[in-house]
This record gives sequence, structure tokens and C-alpha cells, in this order.
Amino acid sequence: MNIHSNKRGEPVEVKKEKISRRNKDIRAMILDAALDLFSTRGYFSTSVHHIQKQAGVSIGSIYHHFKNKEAIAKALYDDLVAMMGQSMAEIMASGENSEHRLKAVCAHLFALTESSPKIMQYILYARHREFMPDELPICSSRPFVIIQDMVREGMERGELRQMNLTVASASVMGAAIRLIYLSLDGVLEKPVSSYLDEIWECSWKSVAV
Amino acid sequence: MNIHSNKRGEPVEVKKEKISRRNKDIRAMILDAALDLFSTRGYFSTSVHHIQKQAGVSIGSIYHHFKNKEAIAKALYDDLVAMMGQSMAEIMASGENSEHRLKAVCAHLFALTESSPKIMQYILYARHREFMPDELPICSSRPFVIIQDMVREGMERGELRQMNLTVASASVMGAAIRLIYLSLDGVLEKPVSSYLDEIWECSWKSVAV
DNA sequence: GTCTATAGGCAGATAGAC
DNA sequence: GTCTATCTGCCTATAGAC
Repeated sequence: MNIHSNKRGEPVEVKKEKISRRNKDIRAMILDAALDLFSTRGYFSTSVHHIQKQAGVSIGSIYHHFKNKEAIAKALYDDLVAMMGQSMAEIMASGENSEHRLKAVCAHLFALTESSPKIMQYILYARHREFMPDELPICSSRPFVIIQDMVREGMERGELRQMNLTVASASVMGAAIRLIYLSLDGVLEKPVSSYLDEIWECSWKSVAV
Repeated sequence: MNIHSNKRGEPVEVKKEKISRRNKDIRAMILDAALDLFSTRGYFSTSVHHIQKQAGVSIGSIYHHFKNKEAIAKALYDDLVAMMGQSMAEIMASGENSEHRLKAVCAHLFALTESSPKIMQYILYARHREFMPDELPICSSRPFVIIQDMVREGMERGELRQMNLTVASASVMGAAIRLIYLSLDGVLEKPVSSYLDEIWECSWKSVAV
């Protein structure tokens, strides 16, 4: 799976296209290596030389595509949050009732935890604010805002109890997020998805009318 | 508040006592400075020189009391986890019913978040595994194990529904922990304690019989 | 035990050839 | 656009005076 894309998506002439493809490849290779290293070793224990070596490109190339090390982390973060926001938006648009959509969110997050633990690790665990000081907290990012919208709509429709919106969101998602952390820490006996029905029964009881 | 103590607590003769007190002071001053800097700037953005300057001691003194920078972080972590374990043990020993004790745990964590956000920040957010590679995940530490014991006991007594122990623990604590993260991220309108009753109502519904 | 001064190493970033 | 070689600075840790 390659989640990274070039900034420019418009069609280009043949000669340029080859260059553009090469750009795209290199950018993606750098970001793939960065994701792997940042999520396993951590941002600060990963040097640009490590990324260079694992991606199979030169230092010069890296600094041609990214202003500095921090910009690599930021681009990676933006890509992953955008991807997650896209998934949330699709679930939001499905038109199902609140319980169905919110459970689908949990199911999606669990599936992502299993298929791409490094992505989950990076988004949840990387302490972005330590090396991306200007970044808003993750809870202000698009995917989390969409989840809150689902909760709000559910309350308006009378599917969730009337209560503080933040409390309701924390309550309906907190347990699932906690299980994801436990899964990433390697302390769950079984794959996290196998707990979906049981944890969702609890989560839904906590906010249902 | 001074949470740090010397390794040796036994009585000593007068001359040695003065030296020991001095030791204790310096060790505590180093750890206090480290907590402040690690939780605000982060471990990797904090140099030993920063700690030295803020603690008002010399580099030599720091390396006399601690083997290296990592050992400072480890000592700090151990102190804080031990303190938290002590609080949990006291709640566990109170002899109240499960709901009362588990709510007391949430109340205590909320209060600590408000009175000492840096402690909470450090324990929850510091990505210990990036700079303390041999450390067990936080969920295997004493305070979390005690919480799980409360949940287990509650199930045995029939106060909680029968279910997987990990799921129940995640469910009963997940929402509160989520709120603590939100509070530390500065996105809550009011102090986190003010949400205690509302969030606990949700959490308890999620696991109660 | 505490201090200052400094060694030694490595990381981030740049210069400039091709 | 990509590469190699290198610079510069900071950081951890130590040496050695007092």
C-alpha cells in the first residue's frame, strides 16, 4: 500500500511525467521509511541518515524534497490524518443511524490497528507536539471533529442521551481507543478486532437513551 | 510538594545526616527540574545543561547522583508510578463497593490532573518506551494492575456484568482517561473534575449489571 | 561531593560536482 | 534532481581541581 502522493496531480507531458513519477516515488519512499523508523525507533532516535539508508536515497535528495527533518514528520502526519479523515467522512456520509456509524468508526480504527499498526502508532503515540510545536492537538483534527459531529447528530435525533458533547464523545470512543493503545503495547491476547462486539456493547450502553 | 526521597531512609549520625540531607535536596531538586522540563519541553528537547541550570546545581553533581540522563527519567518515572500505586492501593483498601472505589480512582486521577498536570503529562504522554526501552508498558505497572483487581472483584461480587476483564477495565476507565488527555491538551472548557459525575454515570452504565 | 572545563561523537544541514 | 563530502554546532559524559 502506498498512501503518499505528489503535491501536483495534474497531467504532464511525457518527459516531465517521468521526472514527476521519479519525484513521487522518492517522496513516497522517504515517507515510507520515515513512518517505519519513527513508529518503531521514535522520531528523536531516528536520524536523517537512517531514513536515507532505509529509503535507499541520498541525503541530498531528502533535503531537496523536504525542508528539514521536521517537515518530513509533518508531511507524514498530514498524509495520515487526511487519509483517516477521508475514511471518517465516508462513514459519516453512509446515512446509517448513529449507533451503526459510531460502531463502524471503531471497527475501522481496529482494522487499521491490525493492518497498519505503524500508522496507528505514529498518529496516537508520536507525541507530535514535541517535534511539531505548531500542530493542533489530534482531537482538533478532521477525523475527530467528524466523530463529534456523529455524536451531536445522534443526540439531536434522540438516539443518544442529552449530555455534554465532549463527555459523550469521550465516553463513546474512550474504551475503543484504550483497547487500541493496549493492542499497540502488545498486551492483548487476541487481535483487537475480536473484542469489537463486546467493547461496543459497553460503549453504546454508556451513551444510549 | 516534594515527592522525591532518598534511597536510604534509615537514621544516620549528625555529621552524615547533614550530608545526607544535602544529597536528598539535590536529588529532589534535579528530579523536580527534570519533571518540569520533560513534561513541558519533552525529554529529547531537554538537555542535561537545561536541567543543571534550572535545578541550580552543577553538571558534575548531576552525574554524581545519576548514571546518565536516562537514569534521571527512569528515577522520576519510578517515583511517580510508586506514588500513584500507593494512592490506588489506599482506595483499594477502603473496603467500599466496586462502583464507589472505581469512581474514587477517577476522582483521584482528575484531581491529580488539576493539581499536578506535569505529573500526569509525564506519566501519560512521555513516550517512555522511546527513551526507557526496558520499561514495561504503563498498563502493566502497579496502579493499573490494582484497577484491574478492582474490576475483577466487582465482577466476582456481581456488581459488574460478566465479561472479559480487559474489556471491562478499558470500558470503565477509558472515558475518564480520554478526558484527562483532552484536559492536558487544553481543549476542555472547564476543569476536568467538573465533568466527574457526568462521565462516571456513562462509565458505570457501560459495565454495570 | 561539588564544581569548571573540555573531550569526543554524532546529528542536522549545506555546498557544489555531475 | 541526485549525489558525495563536509561543515558546524550541540549534546552527553568525563577529567580533574578544590
